[in-house]
Amino acid sequence: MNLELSNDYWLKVAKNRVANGITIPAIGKGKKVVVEYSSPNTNKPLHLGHIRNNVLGFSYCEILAANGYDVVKNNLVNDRGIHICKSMIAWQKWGNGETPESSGLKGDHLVGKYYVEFEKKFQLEYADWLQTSQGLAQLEIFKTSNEAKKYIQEGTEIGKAFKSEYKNNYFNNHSAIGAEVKTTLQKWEDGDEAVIALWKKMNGWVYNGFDATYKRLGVSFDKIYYESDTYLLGKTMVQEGLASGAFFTKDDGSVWIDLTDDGLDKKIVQRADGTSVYITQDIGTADLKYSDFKMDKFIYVVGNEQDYHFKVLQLILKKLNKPYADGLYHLSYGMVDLPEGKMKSREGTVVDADELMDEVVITARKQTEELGKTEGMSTQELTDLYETLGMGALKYYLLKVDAKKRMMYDPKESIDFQGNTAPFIQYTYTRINSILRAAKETGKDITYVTPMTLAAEEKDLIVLMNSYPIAVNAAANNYNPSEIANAVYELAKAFNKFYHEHVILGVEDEDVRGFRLALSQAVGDTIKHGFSLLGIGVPQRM
RNA sequence: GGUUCCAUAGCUCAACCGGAUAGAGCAACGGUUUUCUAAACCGUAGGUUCCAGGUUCGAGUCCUGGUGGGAUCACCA
Repeated sequence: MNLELSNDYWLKVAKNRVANGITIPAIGKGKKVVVEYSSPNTNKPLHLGHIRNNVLGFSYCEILAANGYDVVKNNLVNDRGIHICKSMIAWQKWGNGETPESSGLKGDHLVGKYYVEFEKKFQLEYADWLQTSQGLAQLEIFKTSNEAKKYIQEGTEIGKAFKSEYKNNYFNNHSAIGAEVKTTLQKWEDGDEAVIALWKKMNGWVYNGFDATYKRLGVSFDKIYYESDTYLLGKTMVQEGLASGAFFTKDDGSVWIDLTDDGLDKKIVQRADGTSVYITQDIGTADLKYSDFKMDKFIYVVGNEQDYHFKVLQLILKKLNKPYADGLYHLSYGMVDLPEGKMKSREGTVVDADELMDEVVITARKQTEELGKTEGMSTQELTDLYETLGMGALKYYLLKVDAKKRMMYDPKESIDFQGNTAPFIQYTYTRINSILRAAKETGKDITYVTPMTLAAEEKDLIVLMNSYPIAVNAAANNYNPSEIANAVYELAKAFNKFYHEHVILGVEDEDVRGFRLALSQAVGDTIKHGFSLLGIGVPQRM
């Protein structure tokens, strides 16, 4: 089959498109979806990896909504646990009462500073201990273990191997500040007033900081769960599982599920002391979500290092015969690497979210000033423009790549506004906008007229716009905003070619002019629509 | 080591779930502005789609094996 569609056909398509606007087939009509994304820890500020998560999660929610789904944007804040207690202890010991106000530091950064401080002090304490007779004795014991033999075979230096291998053990059994942290966590769980007050104060600082970052990223949530409220959930479901035989009890009283028939392992769901583990909370929270929303699907936007975890979670829910188990989907995205390699907090190569946003916006300002096309714009308009361009560049850079894939963040490339970038597409939009503005000012008609002929560049625009709604459907079905980024980019590129080859506003023939103006307007609408699904704005001028 | 994901131009990524001559951007080189914004447009160069087999009329795409890399394999979250 090899048929070429006639110009008449495409002109009909164009006419419908102009008359009806953008119509996305509502493939999600009547279906409710809860999308969990962001899910930060409150002990550290956000970094580049979190930006990918947030931008991806928000964009995907917009895409679902555009497809007719009823969407609940959901954040689960990890606000309790051992890591927050570390920040608290460090702040108490070495903080001298420092606050965001007194230091001028953004709250999340201030708390992060003390988390780092704790780790530093802990490392020192640990290094000292390793030299004590006790530490050396443990090293000797380690040397005879099977673990150690593996390291020796690999050629890893045995002292080093021991240091990383024994770290948790040291923290739990020997460390002085480790003990303080654990005591603090215990007190928190017992509801100790002083500890709770400090926890609330420091989390409050973090939330203020996160709010600012979220606002700048343009993301938002309909429902926020806090782990401090949900961490005890799941215990009743452990009982359910025991009753139904899905779970079993070991001699020490701990509760497990055997997933070996499904190619996985045995997994603990409750400790011998009756406390729950991470996955237990997730089981409980899934159930809470279902009772809150009765959703058809629930999606977790979480990095691919948790692939195994979500496989286990879904399987457990199935074994518990939960009706919603099949609706679970892990939107597993790849890590963001830097040109120097992986981001590692220990080596200080983590790209801070706030700093990064500042940088790209500053770059947008510099570029814009260099080009000098913004005469007559107010200070406020300029500030908004730089923000739209810089944040657009950053978000687009992260969204144009297939969500599933690991990607490379090259700072140099991300602030280069040529080619396949948001500013390129935004520029295309402003070109269209300025033509339409001029048309209005000179009283030229923008109404669609079917022309006698159709140029190749015009047809390309129609073809691309015609496939846009399909791309929006595909982005939802494939959990992949990049399909929209690509569609919009292709369209912008085609428009620039059209713009270069054909005069639009200056055409004598009123019909041709009307057609081209209407076509241009439709392209502009499509760009704007697509970008809004990516959470990116478009400027009027640039 | 077990499980799992990945490998496409010098670099970063596409390729509409198996279709025709594998496409963009960046980087390199050359060109385009008295005409609606040159953050643009056009051209040149750049490929044994990691390797070896297999399935198929047809494979970057599916299967097997290998090589290289990531993730994971906690009574952490």
